[in-house]
Amino acid sequence: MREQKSLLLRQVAAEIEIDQALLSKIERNERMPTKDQVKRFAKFFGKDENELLVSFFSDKLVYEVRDEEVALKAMQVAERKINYIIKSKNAK
Amino acid sequence: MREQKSLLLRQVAAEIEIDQALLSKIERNERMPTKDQVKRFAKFFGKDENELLVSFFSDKLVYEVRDEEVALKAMQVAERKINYIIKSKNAK
DNA sequence: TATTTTTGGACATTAAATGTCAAGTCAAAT
DNA sequence: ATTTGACTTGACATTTAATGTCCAAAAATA
Repeated sequence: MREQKSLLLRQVAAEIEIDQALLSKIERNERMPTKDQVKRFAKFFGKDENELLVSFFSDKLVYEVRDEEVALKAMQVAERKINYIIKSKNAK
Repeated sequence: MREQKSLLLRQVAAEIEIDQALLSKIERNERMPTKDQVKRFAKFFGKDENELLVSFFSDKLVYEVRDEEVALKAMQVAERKINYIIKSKNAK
C-alpha cells in the first residue's frame, strides 16, 4: 500500500507514529503490528478497518499453530467453538 | 478425568510435576496448561495425545480472538490459510 | 561518489503468561 | 465444636515472548 502511493518509510512511520525500522519489519513480516497500529494503517490508507483486522487476526491465528501437526484440526474445532459461542450470545 | 478416577489434586499434581494450586486453576480454566503439560496429562490418563492437543490448541485459538467482532471471519480465513500452507508443503 | 532510503541486529522495554506460596474456605469426621 | 484434609483464592515472583529503539551497514538513487 505504501509503495502504491510512492511514500517513504519515513513518511508513513511519522503518520502512524512508529519507528521506521519497525515499519520496515512489519512490511516484511518480521514483526507483527499491534491491533491499534492496524487500525491506524487502515485509516491512513483509506482501507476498510474490519477487512484489515481480519487479515491481521487470521495471521495471528495461523501463527499460533504454525508448526503443529494438529493445526488444521484445531482450527476447525476452534471455528465450531466460536460458532457455538456466538449462538449462545444471540440466544440471550 | 481426575474425578473419574477419584484421584486427589495432590496425587495428580505430583505425577504431572506441577504445583497443586496450578492444577486446580487449570481444571477450572483459570490458567492454560502448557503444551508439555497437556502431553503429560494425556500420558497419565491414558488418553490420545493428539486428541487432547486439538482441544488445547483450539482453546488457545478461540482465546486469541475471544472478544473480537471479526472473530469468526478471522477464523475462517485462518483456516483457508492453513489449508493453503499444507497444500504448498505437500507439493514439494 | 554522495546522498537518501531501507534493512539488520543487538539491546531495551513492555506485556502477558505461567508458577509459587501462604492463607482462606468448606465439608466431613471425630 | 474442633480438627483434619482437600481444594481454592489471591498476591506476588518468575519466565517468556513480544514489541520498540537505536545505530550501523547495505542498497538504491541521483
